[in-house]
Amino acid sequence: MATAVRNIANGRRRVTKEMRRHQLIRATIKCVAKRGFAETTMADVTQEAGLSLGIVNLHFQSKDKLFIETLRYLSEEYEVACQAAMAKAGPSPGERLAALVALDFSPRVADRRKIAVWFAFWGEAKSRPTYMQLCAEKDRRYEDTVARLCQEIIDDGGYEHVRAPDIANGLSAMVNGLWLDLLMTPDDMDRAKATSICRSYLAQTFPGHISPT
Amino acid sequence: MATAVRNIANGRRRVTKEMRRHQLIRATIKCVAKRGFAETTMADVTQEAGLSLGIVNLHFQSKDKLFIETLRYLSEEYEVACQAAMAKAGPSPGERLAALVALDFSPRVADRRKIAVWFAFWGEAKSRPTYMQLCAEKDRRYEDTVARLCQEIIDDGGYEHVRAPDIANGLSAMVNGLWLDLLMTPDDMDRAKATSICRSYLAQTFPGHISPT
Amino acid sequence: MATAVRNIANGRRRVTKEMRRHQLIRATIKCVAKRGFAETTMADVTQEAGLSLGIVNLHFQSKDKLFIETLRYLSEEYEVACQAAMAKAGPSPGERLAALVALDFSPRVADRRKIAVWFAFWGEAKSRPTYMQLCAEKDRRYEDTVARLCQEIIDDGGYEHVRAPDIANGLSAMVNGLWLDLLMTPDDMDRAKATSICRSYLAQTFPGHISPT
Amino acid sequence: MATAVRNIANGRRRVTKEMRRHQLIRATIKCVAKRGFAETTMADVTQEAGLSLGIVNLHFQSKDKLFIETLRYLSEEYEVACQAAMAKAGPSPGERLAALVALDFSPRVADRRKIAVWFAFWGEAKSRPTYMQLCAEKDRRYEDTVARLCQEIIDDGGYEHVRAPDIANGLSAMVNGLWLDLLMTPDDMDRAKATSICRSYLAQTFPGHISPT
DNA sequence: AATGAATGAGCTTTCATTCAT
DNA sequence: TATGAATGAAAGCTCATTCAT
Repeated sequence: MATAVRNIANGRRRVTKEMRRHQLIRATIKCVAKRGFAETTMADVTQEAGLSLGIVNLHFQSKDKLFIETLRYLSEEYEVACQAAMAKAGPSPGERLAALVALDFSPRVADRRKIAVWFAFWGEAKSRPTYMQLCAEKDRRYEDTVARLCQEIIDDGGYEHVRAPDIANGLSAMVNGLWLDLLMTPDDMDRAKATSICRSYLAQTFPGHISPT
Repeated sequence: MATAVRNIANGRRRVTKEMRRHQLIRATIKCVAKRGFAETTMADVTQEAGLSLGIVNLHFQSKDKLFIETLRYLSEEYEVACQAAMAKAGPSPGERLAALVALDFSPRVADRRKIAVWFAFWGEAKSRPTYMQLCAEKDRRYEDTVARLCQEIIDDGGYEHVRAPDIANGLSAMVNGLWLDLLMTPDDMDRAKATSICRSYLAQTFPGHISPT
Repeated sequence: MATAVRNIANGRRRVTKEMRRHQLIRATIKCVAKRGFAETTMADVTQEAGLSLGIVNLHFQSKDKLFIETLRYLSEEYEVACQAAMAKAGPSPGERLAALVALDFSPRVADRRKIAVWFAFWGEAKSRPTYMQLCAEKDRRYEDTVARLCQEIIDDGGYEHVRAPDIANGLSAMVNGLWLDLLMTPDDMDRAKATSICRSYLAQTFPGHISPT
Repeated sequence: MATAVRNIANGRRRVTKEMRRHQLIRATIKCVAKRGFAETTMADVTQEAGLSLGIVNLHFQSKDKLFIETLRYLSEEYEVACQAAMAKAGPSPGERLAALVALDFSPRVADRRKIAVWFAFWGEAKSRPTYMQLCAEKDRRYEDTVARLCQEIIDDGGYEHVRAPDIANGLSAMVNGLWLDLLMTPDDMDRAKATSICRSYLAQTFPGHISPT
């Protein structure tokens, strides 16, 4: 086992600093999803993680920093998943766009708990520059990727009147808005329907390159 | 007179209960927009309203109820604005859809402060059933209206493959998502661009009924 | 009707100042009995009286003074009842002692609500000199009366070893202690039993003058 | 060392949980005796204990629970003292009754501060079921003990007309009532006089078994 | 005389943070 | 590295009191 090996190698430390940080970040995500931002306390987080109260300040210095690191973690996790989805998809921009949409509504990404956390951060972002910056970066990265793929399609010819950045903005907005529907009206919206709505948007924009299903 | 000035300032028996409630709700919106949900205190709200600390509990019983009434107020205000926009617009469904989109990105509705408050509520909704219910109702009302208009267009003929509820969901999602862009990346998104993106979505869905501009 | 007559006589005032004060004092007794001292608010009292919030300060200046007047009222009511009971009883000291005991456990005096109020005042008396003084006066008056009656019996002869003040103290203490039992363990103590215990105490002290029943 | 002194002063990790609880309960008794129930704040208690404001909720969850535990503490302390007094006294029921009376007016038990606290609890008991239950239990325990001893005497013969439970009720009531006199009229009542009054009550009830002094 | 909306000091309680162990 | 008792600022809420009506 990795743990056993580490124990032998190290003789003392059970887990690395990095593992503790992840453990606490995962607990934070769970708590924020369950209780919301305002109601999540350090005691909640550490109890969820099965650790002692003082450990957060040891690893993150403050609650604020823990939350920032949690947001950064979510953002990077999403970025990594995007890259992986693109890599796994076929090489054509149409396939790649479809892969991104599929990812956005895959069970791991469009999980109601995780969506709740994203909205929790968005809800606080206006008054917290660091949240805002991280959220903006994530959005821009996504939109850049989508815009690049759209541009590839447009460069293929046949869509002179379509501007790639607008479609990227439109798709990104639609995804986020559908996440809201998944969060607020789970009886009326599901991941398949959401996927279909986005696919249709792309299909009618680039009829020759993306099919509605 | 000093006394008269004081009377106006402290407002003893000068306004109706309903006016005080509105005054406090408006102050709440301002504070949540400025400071976020978690950081908005009763002292902030009452100070913003120029009133005393105890007045919230006099009129709303608790902070929680003040927030719920604030959400209800926002929701009703939006509903009223929708009705007004529809009434003012021409009778055709295309014109009405365009009017709704125009409203959604009008300065009064797509005001960054107000958007921030909506996201603040969405961020807390997962863990507060009352918020969730009110938000869901608002969304459903909007989607029902849009779906009805879309259905009218579809019934006109020529769009057999389009399902009205999906377009309604898509448009609603896009609007909310674009609000997020207005909130998070105001340098990259503005009300005109957002309007245009939504109009394009509708225009390519119903090319014969709605123009992109 | 008395009210109508007063209206005619007075032309305007429905009730006299004194009637309002009694009304508020009675409401205070009810509230303290129901909720306890610490939990009784001005709003409770005025609501119980069916009057407006501001009226207490109009008639009593402060909550503190309302409570003091309530205690004074209870004390005087008890004193009047004692005088009446003595007057109604036969002229012999034995009969009069018996009448006092009967009064102490009569339904109007040994009412659990009223007893609760007495204990509420005793509970606060240590830290409120005015309460303490009023309570002490009431006790002393009672003990003086009892001691005088006991002395009459002793002077009759046959009880040389008995000291009247001690019996008065003992009886007074017993009555108050039995009130506590009526308050705390109503299942184990009732007014008849309490009367009997006191009567037995007097009967064994003055066997020739008071019978146990 | 300054550090060492500070440690002692703020007591970080210096004592067990149980010791802290006792410390806070003792401070509560002092404060209630000094200020009364209604005027005793958490700030008073923690300041009296020389600790920080937040500590009560750490150890007792709420003010209410602190008060309940304080009552329980007083009740148990009294119970233990009773057992000890009985054990120390001679084996005869007369001696034991005398020992109980002596205990009830011993300096530690009939301390005016402690009596004030008992009356504070009795004063609030009507409206707080938990107080009432604890007070009732304490009373019943005492009366059961006294009744058992009285019954032993009666079983010895010569007191056919005396009912043990009534004497127990009478004695218990007299003790509580005399505590009230010690509280309210300390100039007229002292521990010796109170003891003598109770002893006389028992002596005239069981003349062959208990002497008046 | 009577009302009750408004005030704001003061309360209990929460909780991020600290630090002796 | 990890713990959790202790701290105390700050929060929401209560309520006696005031005063324009």
